[in-house]
Amino acid sequence: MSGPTVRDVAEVAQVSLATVDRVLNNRGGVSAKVVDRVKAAVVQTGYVRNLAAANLSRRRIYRFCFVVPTGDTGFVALLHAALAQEQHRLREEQVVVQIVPTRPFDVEDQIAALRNLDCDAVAVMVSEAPEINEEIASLLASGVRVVSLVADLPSSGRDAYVGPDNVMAGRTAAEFMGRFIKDAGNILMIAGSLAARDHSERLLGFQMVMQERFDGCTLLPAAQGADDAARVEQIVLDTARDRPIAGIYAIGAGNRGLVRAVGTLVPKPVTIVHELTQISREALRTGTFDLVIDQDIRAGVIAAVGVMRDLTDSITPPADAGRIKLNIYSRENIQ
Amino acid sequence: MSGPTVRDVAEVAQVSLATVDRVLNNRGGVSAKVVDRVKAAVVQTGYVRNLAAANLSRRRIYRFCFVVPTGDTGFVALLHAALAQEQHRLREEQVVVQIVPTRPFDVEDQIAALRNLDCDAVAVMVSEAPEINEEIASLLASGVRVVSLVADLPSSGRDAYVGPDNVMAGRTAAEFMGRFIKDAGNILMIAGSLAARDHSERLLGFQMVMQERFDGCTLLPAAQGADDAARVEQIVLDTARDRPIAGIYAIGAGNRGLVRAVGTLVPKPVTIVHELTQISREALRTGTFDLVIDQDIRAGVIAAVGVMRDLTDSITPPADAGRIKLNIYSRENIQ
DNA sequence: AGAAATTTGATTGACGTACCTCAAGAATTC
DNA sequence: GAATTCTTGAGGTACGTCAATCAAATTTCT
Repeated sequence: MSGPTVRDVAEVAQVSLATVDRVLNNRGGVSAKVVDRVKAAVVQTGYVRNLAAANLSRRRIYRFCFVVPTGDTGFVALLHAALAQEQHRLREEQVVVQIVPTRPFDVEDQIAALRNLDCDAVAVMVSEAPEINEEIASLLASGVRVVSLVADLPSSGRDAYVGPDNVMAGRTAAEFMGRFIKDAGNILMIAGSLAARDHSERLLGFQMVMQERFDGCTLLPAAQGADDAARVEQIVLDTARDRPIAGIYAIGAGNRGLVRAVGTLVPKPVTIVHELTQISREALRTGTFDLVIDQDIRAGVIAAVGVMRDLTDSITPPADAGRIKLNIYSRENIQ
Repeated sequence: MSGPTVRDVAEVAQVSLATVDRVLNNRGGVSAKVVDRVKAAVVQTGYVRNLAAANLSRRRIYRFCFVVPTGDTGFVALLHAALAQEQHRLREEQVVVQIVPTRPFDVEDQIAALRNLDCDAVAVMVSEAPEINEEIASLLASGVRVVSLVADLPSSGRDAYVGPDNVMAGRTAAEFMGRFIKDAGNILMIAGSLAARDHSERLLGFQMVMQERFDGCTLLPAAQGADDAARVEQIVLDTARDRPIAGIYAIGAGNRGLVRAVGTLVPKPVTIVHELTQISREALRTGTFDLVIDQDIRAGVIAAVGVMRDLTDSITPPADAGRIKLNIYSRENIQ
């Protein structure tokens, strides 16, 4: 049924339960010879500590924070929804999660948020900046485990990254863009901000594949829409005034404006966007958008919590634990 | 310092621990009035069961079976892998799973498998036939809960279905088929067997969308490849001898033969298949296949086990518990 | 009213681990 | 060889829930 217990280890090692306990939780006061014997017995029996029982016994509660931007991007709303959906299950597993919202692109605010944390681990979706890196370093130094969420912060020393492979996301968008476009044509790429690492990585991947495999298409210089609907709309309309647009790749948010602009264009460009929201779902249904590349936020939350728990328990998370799958939605498979 | 316990609930509800236990684990034998009082107390105290403690103390062991067809290449191998991956977690939750392989499309064998079961609930992936329905009815009568897996058996009286929306799968395949094909042309559809409900549903969805939205394409009569590589290969070659093929939709297994056959065709038809396996993954990479529609088997296993446990505990599973998402893979987003 | 059935209470022993105390044995020091 | 450490054993309680008893109280039926 359930595997070997400390009792089995004690029996094999020919020592008492108390000694096994002293070794396993290295409380000291055990001779080297006996330590070795116990460790050998652990290997021999295949004993793995029952974390649930251990946590039950020591009355442990995991306290995790999510530091994420607020805003009209819809992300925090979806994140909140995902957390709400998982909340009961998480509490059953003794995990208490708190969301700390920050003003988007406001480094000062993000730093303030990071400074006031009181938890075992934190998942952060913040800008890439030296001050942020410093703040994360001091969090790490104080024993708080840090996970970067959706947008990675490789130079911050964070313990792990949880999110999609954004280069792959861009490459995937390019593949479908290339195949959906019957003839060659101009491709408009709209990012939110190239300072956002997830956006720049998607752009990179998109450009790579377009150039490698679909060189009939012309890539216009990447525009920056600041995740703002009005600006995105303006960018599309301005661009379309000068030349025909065969395809649009919207890397960030502001899809409401995109819907408005694309609706006026004839012929309708192939339009590929990110994140399945109310707006993009509806646009898929009406045919305004052709493809939505979505990161499953619920899966992301679950993965982030899992990784944070592993880190808190000083367990190395599985290599692929932080990778979130990309879901591709078209008109026919909206869920 | 962990939250309220059953003790707190009992105190607030003014009942004994035993009664709280009876209500929480709906063992019956409690008057409606007291049930309400206990439930109100749960809400008032904010009590959430401690899963670790629950699993630790639970002597009940859930015994579940998976009755699924064998097959050297695809589904069962992946199912085994998924179960192996989940095994540890499942064991912690007192779930023991056994796989019962059957010969594909062999109703007699499937019936024999169903007859020899000894478990609390079973997930079946079997043909749709009156004899099967009878066998399932007698399982249900003997108290074994039955879940249909991947291929539904609506007329069998099964307790629940766990699997993808296969009509949607077919519709999705059609959408990408229509968009990938530059010019009109002949479309070859190869099912394993039209007696398998998942196959016939996919075919239905595919035909619907092709006729609705891509009427430039000509649908050839659906072929049946019995999920056998050699036969699938032969079907493709025979068909290609008489007329050019613009697209192939492979609904079932036998992709090894499909790879061989498609490799010989010039120009290469747009090829869309199901299930991300070693073979289809490699074919995607080399460009032999254009799209793979995959059902996440691991998610399916988790969902099936969850539903079976709910059913075993006489709990009505959530409405969407059995729906498995469809993942779309192209050359650029193979994981 | 009395018998039968139903509902509730009180209690107990797991489950696997953590953590504590007390005492006895072994090894070291002077 | 006595005093001092160090090492180990034995045993217990606690964590929160499940599951099972048996007895007592209450309701329902006849």
